[in-house]
Amino acid sequence: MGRTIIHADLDAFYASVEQLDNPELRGKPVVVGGPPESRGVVTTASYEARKFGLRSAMPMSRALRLCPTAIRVSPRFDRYGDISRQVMEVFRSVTPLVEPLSMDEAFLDVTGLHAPYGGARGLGEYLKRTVKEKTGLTLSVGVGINKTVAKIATDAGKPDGLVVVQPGAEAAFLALMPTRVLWGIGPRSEASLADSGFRTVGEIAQATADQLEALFGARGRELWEMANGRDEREIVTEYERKYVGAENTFPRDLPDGPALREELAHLAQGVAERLRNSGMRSRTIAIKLRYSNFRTITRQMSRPDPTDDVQEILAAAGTLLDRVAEEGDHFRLLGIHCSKLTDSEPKEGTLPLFE
DNA sequence: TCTGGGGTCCTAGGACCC
DNA sequence: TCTGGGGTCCTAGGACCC
Repeated sequence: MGRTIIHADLDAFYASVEQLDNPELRGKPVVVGGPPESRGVVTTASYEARKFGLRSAMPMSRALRLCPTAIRVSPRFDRYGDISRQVMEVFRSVTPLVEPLSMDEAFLDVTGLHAPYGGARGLGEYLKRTVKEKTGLTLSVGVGINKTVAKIATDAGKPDGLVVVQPGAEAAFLALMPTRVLWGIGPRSEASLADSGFRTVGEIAQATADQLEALFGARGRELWEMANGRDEREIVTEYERKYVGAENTFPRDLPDGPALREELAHLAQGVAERLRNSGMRSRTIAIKLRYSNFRTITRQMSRPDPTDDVQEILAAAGTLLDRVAEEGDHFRLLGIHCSKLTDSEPKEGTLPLFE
């Protein structure tokens, strides 16, 4: 059964919101992210800033050196969250089958729904127009027979794009794209694929599934399917959170001592609060440490019973830190992560053993 | 040039049980 | 004296996504 999947993504979301809220920023290179002196990185660069080579995840110090006229703004996540909710509402006004991927991005399954809009393209135009009217932001939209094709279509049209890949046109659409466009192919996998002679999606598609499997295991076969424009993944509207974490990179490296322990307590406080707010408890507590030389380690311990208590989380994290911290070590990052999550409400029909 | 913070998923080795 | 095989849980690290 043929599906129609839409992928929609707001253009340079955080930076666009800042330009929307502050007219003085419009038409100028804007970067959202932490200050360079606190080792901030670029979270989002406006399209004007991208002309200078500024990109997400770039160290802010480097970004401002590349583009000294860029205006840096600290992120305002609450504001982005408000707008995100408005945009997701627009999506849900079309179909309940909406899968948000992040604040600015979602998949929609619109199979059989687009006729009243004058087809898939008409529906894409409707979404773009409605989001623009309600929020003032531009949306890029991709349409295809599955998630892989729809997402790559969105990226191909950015910014303010609308790309519809007709059923049957997948192979031609994907053939010349670099392997990097496929979901799950980052710098490492791209290099490793290139080592095996695969530089474009078309080159993967033309190999055999067995070849890919021999080189990259089960992942290789999936890759081959995606490269051939096949992807059966459904839209997932609800999912269980598996992990709650908080971490902080310090403006300057810290040795183990009162300041680091205070930071640990602060992180425990934040994580415990978020666990309680989402009605979850955790059975596995982990710490993450990054040394001055950027080497990163994690240490975790599991408890017999789940907890959302600050003191218990802090005690576990403190024990883990005691075990690894050595005289002379300096750390640039510290984090606490909680996993093995369960609902804190007892299941209906079960009674507490003791009262 | 000097590298964020929130996550997800996968792999691999070892302990332990039957 | 030598040593199976399946299953599950735990731990550590790493790639990747936005």
